[in-house]
Amino acid sequence: MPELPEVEVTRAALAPLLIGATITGVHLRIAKLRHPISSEIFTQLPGNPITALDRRGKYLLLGTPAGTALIHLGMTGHLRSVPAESLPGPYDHLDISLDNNTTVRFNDPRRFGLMLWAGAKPLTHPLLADLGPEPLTDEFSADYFSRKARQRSVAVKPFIMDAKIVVGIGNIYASESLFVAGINPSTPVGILTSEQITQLVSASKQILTTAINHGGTTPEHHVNTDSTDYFPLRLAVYQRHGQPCLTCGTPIQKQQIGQRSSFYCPTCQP
DNA sequence: ACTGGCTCCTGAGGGC
DNA sequence: TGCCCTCAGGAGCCAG
Repeated sequence: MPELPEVEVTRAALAPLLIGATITGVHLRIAKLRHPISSEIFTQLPGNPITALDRRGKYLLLGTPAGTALIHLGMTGHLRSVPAESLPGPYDHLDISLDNNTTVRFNDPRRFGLMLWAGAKPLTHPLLADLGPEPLTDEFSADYFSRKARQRSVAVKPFIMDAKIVVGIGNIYASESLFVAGINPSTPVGILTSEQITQLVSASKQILTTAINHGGTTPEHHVNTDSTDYFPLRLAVYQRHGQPCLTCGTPIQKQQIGQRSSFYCPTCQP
């Protein structure tokens, strides 16, 4: 499940292949994602060079002189470069062909992703306009967090997963950050102390940075250890319910908070 | 302005 | 062995 680190790793891997190449065609197999794929993707992109591949939150922004395409990978989406002659498989919904013998292939079994046209000013698109700061910038600070959390009664976990507060923190990293900060995920965000807020902001940045540096983290990466220098971020609580806490040995608990499974140590996160 | 609930989709995994 | 049921999850959207 791509969270911000996975999206950033995808962006960094594809940017050198894409930027400077010219789009020769867009080939669609399935148009019905979370939203229908915008028609401009087919009418505007072909013939244009790719000038940028940026990221805002978990959105990828494919920039061309004609405008920008927004790509979201949802939960099961992948964006890969494949040789032009590579045949599509199941769930390969869309191909973007380039003039450098490369095809960018969008694959998404559960179709929670999206691909939309955002024109010349993508950051004013409704899906991007109200997004909170990037978590790894100074704008996401304890001071900012405190101002946003004041008077709020919502649990801290859904709060930090709210993209209008801060982008890019999904279910995995929310649970992990709260564990590192020693905060119970159901704590009303408005009653956190300034010290807890400082620790949580710091923990989020640390976890995301570590995940990006190690190429992203999903639970399935735990079995993918064929490289000796590959050090997957060890998940402390996510999907470890019933197993002992790595710090104190107390069984990790699982609880639904805001329609999402949350994992925490009742001893370390009172 | 907030908050909580619903929804899309399909693979995985548990239970019988 | 195999079928069926439930669950998971990003985030927009809606209702209270």
